Amino acid sequence: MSELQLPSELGADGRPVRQRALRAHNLALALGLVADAATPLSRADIAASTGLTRATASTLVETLLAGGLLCEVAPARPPRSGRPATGLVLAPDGPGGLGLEVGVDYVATTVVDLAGCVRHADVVMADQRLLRPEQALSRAAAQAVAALDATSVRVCGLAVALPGLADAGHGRVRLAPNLGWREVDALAVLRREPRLAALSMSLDNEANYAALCERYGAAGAHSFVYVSGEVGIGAGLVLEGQLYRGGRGWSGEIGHVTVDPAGPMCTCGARGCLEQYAGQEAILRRAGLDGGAATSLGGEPTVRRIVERAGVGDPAMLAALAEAGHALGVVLAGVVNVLDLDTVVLGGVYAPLAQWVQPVVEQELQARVLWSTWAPPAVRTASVGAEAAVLGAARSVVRGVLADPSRWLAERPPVS
Amino acid sequence: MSELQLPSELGADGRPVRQRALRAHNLALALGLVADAATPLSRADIAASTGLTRATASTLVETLLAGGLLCEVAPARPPRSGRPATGLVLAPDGPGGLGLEVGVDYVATTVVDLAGCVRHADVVMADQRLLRPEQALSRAAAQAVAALDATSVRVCGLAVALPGLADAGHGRVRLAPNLGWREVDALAVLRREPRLAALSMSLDNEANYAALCERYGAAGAHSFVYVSGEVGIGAGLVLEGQLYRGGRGWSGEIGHVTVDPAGPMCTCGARGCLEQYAGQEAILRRAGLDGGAATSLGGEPTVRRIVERAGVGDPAMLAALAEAGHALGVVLAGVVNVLDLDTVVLGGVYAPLAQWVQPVVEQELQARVLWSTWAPPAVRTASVGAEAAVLGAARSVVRGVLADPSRWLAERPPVS
DNA sequence: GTGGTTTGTACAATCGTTGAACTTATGACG
DNA sequence: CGTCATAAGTTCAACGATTGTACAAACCAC
Repeated sequence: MSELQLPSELGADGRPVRQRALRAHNLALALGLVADAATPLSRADIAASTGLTRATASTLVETLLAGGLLCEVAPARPPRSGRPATGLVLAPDGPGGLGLEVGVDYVATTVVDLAGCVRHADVVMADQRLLRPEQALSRAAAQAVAALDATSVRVCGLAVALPGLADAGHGRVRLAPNLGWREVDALAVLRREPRLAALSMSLDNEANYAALCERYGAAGAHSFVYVSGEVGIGAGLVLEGQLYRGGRGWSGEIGHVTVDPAGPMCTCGARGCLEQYAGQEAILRRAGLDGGAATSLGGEPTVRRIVERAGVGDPAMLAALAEAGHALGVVLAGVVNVLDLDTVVLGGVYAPLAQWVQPVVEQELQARVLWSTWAPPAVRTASVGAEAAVLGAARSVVRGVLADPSRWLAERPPVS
Repeated sequence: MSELQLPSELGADGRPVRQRALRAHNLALALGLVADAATPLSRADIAASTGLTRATASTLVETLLAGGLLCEVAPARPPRSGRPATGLVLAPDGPGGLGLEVGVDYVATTVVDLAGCVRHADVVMADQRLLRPEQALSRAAAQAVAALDATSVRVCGLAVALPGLADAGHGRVRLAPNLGWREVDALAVLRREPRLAALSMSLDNEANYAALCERYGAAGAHSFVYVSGEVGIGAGLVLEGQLYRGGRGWSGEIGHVTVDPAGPMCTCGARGCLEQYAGQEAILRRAGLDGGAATSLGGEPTVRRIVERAGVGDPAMLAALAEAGHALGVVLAGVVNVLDLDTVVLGGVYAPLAQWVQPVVEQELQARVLWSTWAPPAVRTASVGAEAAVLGAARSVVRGVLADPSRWLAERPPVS
């Protein structure tokens, strides 16, 4: 079964379906099978898996080969008898993706090839809050160009991850409190860099890309919530295998879900938000330490401070972590009850803190999820660390090509 | 734009698309346009709206006419010049749907025709908790057969709404605490009635069908949560125009979302669940009255008692309602923050209580939804009353036919 | 070698949509 | 009252995509 989302043209209501769309769908289907397979597939494998005829599978593969998305390799299975198969894998020199993450105190880039393998990655530490949005973005653009030059991958698109509410459709940042941004047309600034202007661009919340990264990795989880604690707390929702962005792309704002309506005041103006219990700075504060500037990638001073204190058994820190886990558990139980999720993934800073946080979260889910007695939700630690968002962003670009190869083939001439 | 969900075969990952699916999609597209139009459409209108050629629109309409789903009527627009159009509407004698709702103290049936118009409806009051599940279901089956006999509508399917966790795929009720049911194979019992056995059957949570009912009515709302307070509190989620059931069909259990982790004990074993603040019996209890057996359709004694007390300005009752609204608002703000919803619909018992509850809910959303200052979520009262679930169930049957007419046409010979 | 087996390709047939006629039915106008 | 303009609906050859069948290719086993 393909884990890919197929061309939207087919499922889209209100639009007619022409034969072209039919081909687009089946191209994506064949390509997706190859992408998700662990070993090279043959044309016959594709035909068998999809139910298409070998003849059709052949013509589809022909198109994908000509378009430079697939290439032939040695077959996977040692041939028992009969004509040996020709192996098909994603083209290593096929279109790649560039991920760019603007964090609170770092800018990260990652380049992946069509198979999703990292071909370049770097992180530049610098507090973005000290810069005006346009300054920050033009420096980020320069870093992105450097990433393009650092690999031989022909990058076809750029995906930008940010800690804030992103208007994915228009490429604008509506509100990024931790960056101090408000109504920033991020993609427009990036497009000023000519090397980037040619790329297709998208923009989304950091937690959404991190959730996608988790999604691409684990084939099992179908519906889950990925909790991304960085400076704020966000979440990415994957429902039935697909990222759910919400009507305006603002889904997953669990940082401001209420834990206790009479709890402490939050920066957002409400009382008892999750961030006031389980945010990095809140944990420090509750453990009796001052917050300071929280950072999350590279040096990770804040998390390291927490881990150090917890590691030596500081009772105040252990209590703060238990409180954080309790609050997280209460909120996540609500999310699970509302969305019928089977899995919760702890990412961001909660991954290194999982040792202390996860058991409390599990206990709270056990107590509060309605079906926990006969179908308990699983709690997992994220499989990718702090670089999940950039990596997910980069991979989302190539997933876009894989999900609708015909669109990509139409733009690029078959000569390649 | 069609508001219908198109055949799943097309959007389904992992399956190839044949030309048959293409036709299925376009049939649904054409039929959906006619279904959603306020006035009769012509073949040319369909062609213009969809982008298909008039030739194709004609053949599609031909098939739908032959299948008895459409019929020709006088055209809508007074012809200015040129050959007048032939009007097309949904066939009044086309396949209809039967909705069956087993409530805590009533059983309701509704028959709708292809256009969704109610052609028969009745409610029998009787406390289902006093019956064994099989007794209750076989009486319900008899009532359903009576509904079939009461109209000339040729019913093609049955949808059953229940207050509990339903396993929609297998037609089983996993848990219905308010009915006292556990692991009941409801559809199997209903199928014992020969008149019903021929029908296609589906089963779902009462709140989900009520949400669908709201969805069918209001064309505007794209993503919303429908709060269905009956004896328990459930919710139906409509995301991007489609009901979201969750992986196992258990979504929307907001009754057991935490309002205050240190709040009163709930029957589910956890503390501070929404039901302990905003459930009918909780409201009575908090207003200093005893709970008693709550009922919700027909006589509506519990709600009526609440409305009476509130109407005369009983301070204890007003305080209890404010508390209920507060708790609802806290939970709904969380749902809105997590799912990026633009609308909250108050249904079930909250519709008659909206006068007291809605302002508090709005206030709480204003305070707690992250983007409330620039994109405040709307709070609406449900447009349909207590019968929303049965009606939604009945309509879901015909919506199924409209969404995939080719499947229905394949089953029924074109002679009709 | 020869037979068996599986892979990949070739070709006519089928199905659904397209585009461009063409026919049909009406109102406007003289 | 007849002619023209206009729009609706139908017919038909063509195109594009898939299917099924047949066939060539490539390899193993004996």
